[in-house]
Amino acid sequence: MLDLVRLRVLVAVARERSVTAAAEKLHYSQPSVSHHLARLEADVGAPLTQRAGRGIRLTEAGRILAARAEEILGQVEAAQTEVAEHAGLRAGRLRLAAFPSALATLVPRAVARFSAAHPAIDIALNEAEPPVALTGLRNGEVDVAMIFAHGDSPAGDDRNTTITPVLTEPMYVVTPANRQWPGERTKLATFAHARWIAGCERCRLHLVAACEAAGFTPDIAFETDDYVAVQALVAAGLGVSTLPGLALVANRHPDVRIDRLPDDHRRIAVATYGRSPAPLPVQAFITALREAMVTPAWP
Amino acid sequence: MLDLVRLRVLVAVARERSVTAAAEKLHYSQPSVSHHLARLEADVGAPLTQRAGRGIRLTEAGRILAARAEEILGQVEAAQTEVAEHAGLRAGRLRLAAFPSALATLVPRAVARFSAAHPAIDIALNEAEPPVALTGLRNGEVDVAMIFAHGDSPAGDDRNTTITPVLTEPMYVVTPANRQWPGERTKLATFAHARWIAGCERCRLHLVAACEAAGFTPDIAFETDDYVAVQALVAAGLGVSTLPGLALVANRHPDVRIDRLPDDHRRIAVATYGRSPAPLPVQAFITALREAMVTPAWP
DNA sequence: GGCATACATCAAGAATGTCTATTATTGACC
DNA sequence: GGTCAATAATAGACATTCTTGATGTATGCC
Repeated sequence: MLDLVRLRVLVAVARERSVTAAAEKLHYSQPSVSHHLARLEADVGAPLTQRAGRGIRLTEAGRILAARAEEILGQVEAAQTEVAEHAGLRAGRLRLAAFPSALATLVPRAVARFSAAHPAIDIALNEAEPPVALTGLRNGEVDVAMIFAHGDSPAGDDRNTTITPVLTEPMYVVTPANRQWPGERTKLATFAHARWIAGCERCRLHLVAACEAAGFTPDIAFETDDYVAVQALVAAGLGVSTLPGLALVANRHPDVRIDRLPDDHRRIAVATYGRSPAPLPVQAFITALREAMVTPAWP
Repeated sequence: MLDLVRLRVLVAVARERSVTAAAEKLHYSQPSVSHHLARLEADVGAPLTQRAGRGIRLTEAGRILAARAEEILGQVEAAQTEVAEHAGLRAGRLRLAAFPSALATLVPRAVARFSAAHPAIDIALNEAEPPVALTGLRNGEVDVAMIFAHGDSPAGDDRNTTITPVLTEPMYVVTPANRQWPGERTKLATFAHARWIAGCERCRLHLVAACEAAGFTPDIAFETDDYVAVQALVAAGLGVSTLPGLALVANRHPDVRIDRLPDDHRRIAVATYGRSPAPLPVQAFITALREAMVTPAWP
């Protein structure tokens, strides 16, 4: 295997037409350059230099190799620059998977902020519920996953991922605007006899658990992971539901009433692959996300 | 400066998606591969790999660099092949400078022989008298110089050149076919009172010296380094001359008579740059030359 | 929870690289 | 023709780096 140092030495000798001058240029000693040339000749199996009086000059083979070496060294340089630019946030891409309500609220703000700061980095966005997002993260299809967990359950499964909490948002009970309920609207038990509209599977599981804790089993009439549809169903008087703050920030149906549930919350986090440190673009994006989250302006 | 070995390791790891598998493929130990990866990351200043469960995978920067590395390694391979082919007589060029009578006789035969054996090597031919040919050799404009020397004088000046004798050819006195001379035709003294036609400068110097040795100073009426012209002048009765065997092999005017001068001869040699060993194409060409010289068929 | 797998880390010996000092050649100048 | 200056090659010492076996750590599977 050839050695880039030796190729660089050869190029320098070819340019300077002198071992001593090449050595000075490369900040080597003259014998080092001689030695490298000798090794290079042994490596390629052909004489590359000839003594010329008290100087030196290249053989035809030497000239050929020097020309190629120049190209190769240029390519190495370019590759190094490319990687450095990538690592230095001046190039690259970032693939984000986020759950719907975040994708509609936090993510656009974060992406706008991030793109302004690092315009050379391409961003790909994917809508995915947390389990799917985490799988994508593990498969290398995604660089950053925005995930959530209800209540105090763990956000991620922690296998090869680093979970960074970024926000805890309130939960609301969503009811038809004109409907009256006996009892406190901040307690789930008030809605024990209503029909329920559930969200995604994990949301439904959490809803059921929360209702059980409040002393009843919810009568789930509809399921949909579309928070816009949930509100439309509620507005149509087909049932009641719970929604997290972000879903309501993203979309607020005029004919529903919301009341905060002080005993419940949803925790939002970003997951990245592997133990820290994450790649620079990922770190920068997380920073942008946190900055975008400082003003969610809960309804 | 990046290291080709490390780039090769990176490529292997990228392909195998495993340090251990890459190590086996490269006939390294697993720790060596780990070490190389670590050094490479330090060199480029960016993380290139991530642990993935009990395996490993590349970061975006790693994938970028691996892709570039593959190209670079291919180019290195190509450069090596190119040089090897050149050294191995399957490519390259050979620039020959030869004096006129050789260029008209020996060189075509040698070139034909050489080209048949090594068709991929380009040959450039230049007509040059020995001093010019040697200068070209020293300046790197010529790879092989065919030179000659009269009598026993040295063929080359031996500065940075290797002189390989290849042939000693007879000298002839050239006279008008119908002219009678008192005395032996194999002695220069017989032509002491004739007018003389001299060749190139060195030939003229040698002619004068030879004549002086024979007891007279030649009356030089014409000078030309064209041996065809020399014979034409002699045939026209304008004088007499001496010519070496090769000139007469190349061209024989019907109206001149030639007689061998047993006391004189011309030595032909090839000069190559530097001390041995010469590049392979040069060595092969010299071999072809010697083979072409075995049958000059002196007149 | 134990086992097998895979990568990282450590330490020691081997290989390689670099330097200083020296030698060998060559060209130039007197 | 002899001496001097310049240039590259060689030799030996020292430092660095590479390679490897042994060990440690984390992960996935049963």
